[in-house]
Amino acid sequence: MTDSTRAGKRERLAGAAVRVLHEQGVEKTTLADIARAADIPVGNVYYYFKTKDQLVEAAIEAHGRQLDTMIGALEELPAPQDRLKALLGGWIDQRDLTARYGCPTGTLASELDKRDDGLDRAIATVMERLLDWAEGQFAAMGRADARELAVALIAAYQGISLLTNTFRDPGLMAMEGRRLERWIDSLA
Amino acid sequence: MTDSTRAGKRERLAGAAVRVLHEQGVEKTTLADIARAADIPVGNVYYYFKTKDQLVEAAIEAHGRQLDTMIGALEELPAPQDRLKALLGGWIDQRDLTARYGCPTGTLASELDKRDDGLDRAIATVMERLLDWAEGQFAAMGRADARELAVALIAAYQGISLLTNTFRDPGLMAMEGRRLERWIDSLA
Amino acid sequence: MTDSTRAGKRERLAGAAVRVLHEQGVEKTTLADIARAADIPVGNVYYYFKTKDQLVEAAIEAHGRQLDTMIGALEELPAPQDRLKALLGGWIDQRDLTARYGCPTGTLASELDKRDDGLDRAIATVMERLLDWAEGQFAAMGRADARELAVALIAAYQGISLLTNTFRDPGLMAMEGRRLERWIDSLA
Amino acid sequence: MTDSTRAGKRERLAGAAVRVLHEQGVEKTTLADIARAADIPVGNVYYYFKTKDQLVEAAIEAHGRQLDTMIGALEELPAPQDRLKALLGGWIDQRDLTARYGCPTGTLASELDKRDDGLDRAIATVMERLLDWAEGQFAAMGRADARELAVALIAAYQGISLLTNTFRDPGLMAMEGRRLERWIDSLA
DNA sequence: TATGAATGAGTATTCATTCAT
DNA sequence: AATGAATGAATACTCATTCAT
Repeated sequence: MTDSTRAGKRERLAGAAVRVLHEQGVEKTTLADIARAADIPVGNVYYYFKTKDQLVEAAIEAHGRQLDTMIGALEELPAPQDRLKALLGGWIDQRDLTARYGCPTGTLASELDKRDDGLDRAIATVMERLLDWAEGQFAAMGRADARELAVALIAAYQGISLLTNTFRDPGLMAMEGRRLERWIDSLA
Repeated sequence: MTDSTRAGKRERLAGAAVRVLHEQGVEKTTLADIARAADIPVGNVYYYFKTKDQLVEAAIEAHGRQLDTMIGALEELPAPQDRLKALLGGWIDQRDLTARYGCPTGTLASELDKRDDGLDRAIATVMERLLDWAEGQFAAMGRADARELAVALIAAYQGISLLTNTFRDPGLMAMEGRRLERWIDSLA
Repeated sequence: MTDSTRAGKRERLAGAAVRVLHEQGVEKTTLADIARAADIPVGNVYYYFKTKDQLVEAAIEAHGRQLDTMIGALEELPAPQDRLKALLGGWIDQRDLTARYGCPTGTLASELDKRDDGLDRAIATVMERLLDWAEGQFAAMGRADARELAVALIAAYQGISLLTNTFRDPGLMAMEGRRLERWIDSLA
Repeated sequence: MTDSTRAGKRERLAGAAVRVLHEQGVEKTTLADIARAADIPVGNVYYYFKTKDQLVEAAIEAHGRQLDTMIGALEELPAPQDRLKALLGGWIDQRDLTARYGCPTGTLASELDKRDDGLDRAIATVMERLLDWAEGQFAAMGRADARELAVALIAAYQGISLLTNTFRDPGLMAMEGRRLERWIDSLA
């Protein structure tokens, strides 16, 4: 059954938006771009989202849910340091995509912070959830400085994503990823 | 006294562009915005830059020169680890600006990578110079893994700039900055 | 109890249209506005009216019938000058609504005359009926210039409605209404 | 010399807007309509007016100035009742235009009152000036009820304009105009 | 060179009307 | 008939770029 139900189309639009916004950025992406990617007539988009901003917001939420799912899957692993390293592994696996378009969360955050609407807050909560989860892992490892470590880890990931993207070199992500793995091992 | 010579106007435009592009981002900034900031009539801009892209490129170069100057000033310090920590200190001092607008190099790199013109390469060379300089310092410290450490340092800075900006919290930069200082000390 | 028969829904739509068109004007009113006011799904409207124009036409007719009813009620009064003064009284009673939205007949006439469809003729017939009735009263008062007087009376009402609406001042209608009462008395 | 100066074009636009808005109404008139009437490319309109509303406002002001000029010319006449009758004469002379499009002031007032922006206030001040002037004339005739008479006169004009337009019958304006002349004479 | 003005391609958004179920 | 959804033709507005003087 194709996604032709109402809910299905909303999701299809949000999903297409996640993809296209990651690839092109918010400002360079037109509603028509997203509509085309979702194979939906432009006029129809407005049946689901009153404004472009609302669609972007939905995309942010959809992206946040993807991230939550990914994080949730890591909970299967028993040891917190293994969970963190699995996260790193995921990032490394995505290095080609990152080299092309950067980290979706980071590029969105960077771009949306230039705006005065509430979208910058929406992406901030996604980033926050990632940070909180990492903090939880470091805390489970018995670290009193869990928050600081979480900030360091996520910052390192965001930074290396930016460099990987800037130099279009997936190797950077691989190299820094391995370094971070060793760093995590050293903390246990 | 404002400079009204040809070269002077070009520089004034590029300088104004550096500032405005940092604050508003490339896509949200109009030529009129930059012209106004430089106090130059819009129509006149085209005698100095054939296209908006060329002006952005000049802004990137001007920003690169500012960075080179800053780095050059660090060479006064005798010990490489002191130079690196002075760099960190400068970043920490800028934390309020970073909380508002992010790192100028990073936000430009992030935004320009979404484009297919050559501007992404221009900003990459600026980032490269920063990376090379940091690598030089670590090498002077006798580290064989100087490149890897340089990547880690610059990534950490870019990442914490992004988080500082996303959460509009200068404290994040201060906290991570201190952590990086300790890290550098540990490498000596 | 709302009527869900075919004729009932048609009337409900036309009635809602009368109200909403009076408040918002024809051009600013969307089909969705009217459908919402009538509590009928938009898509369903087209089973009762092929086009928006037809719905507006039905609204004009419904408004005409309301006016006929109002006029019919005045026939109870034995003396024609009393009937005319009762009409005036009704207008004065409505002055708050008029201050907000103007005379429904007049505002419709004004707006529809800008259009080339037949709707301007539809509202003209409503106005005509009012004029004819007034003429009849003046004739019953024995006036040979009954048509002229009728035109003067209705014009005065339309004009004072416009001023009352323009200045949002119900007092204007009250003042002019009393003046017109004295005028009618002077004609007997 | 053609009106190719900056001020000239602004005026040309406002003037064209007065005409087109009178003929088509505000809502039915597109910016392109006005631009075409002024023989100016659409994009260029925005060099002179930031929004359609601002252009409409300029049109209202331009119309107000036309009215002021017309009224000013009446001041040549020594007797106030002659001034009022000259005003009536002017209205009667315009009866064909009125039959087609109504009174420009009245139709604008009627339409703009349906909106919540400030334009309804702008047209109200124009109407107010007309009212004040008429009041002044009746006062000069020694009438204590000058305001009431002014309201009655302007209302009569607005109302007969509406009827003239609704029935597309210039004869109505002529008939009522003559009646109003006699009425003015009766007040002296 | 300098400058205000002109141009036109593009973008978000609205809405009457139609379609599919 | 009923209804949510689909469609596409407008329309206001923006902005890089070019023109005229």
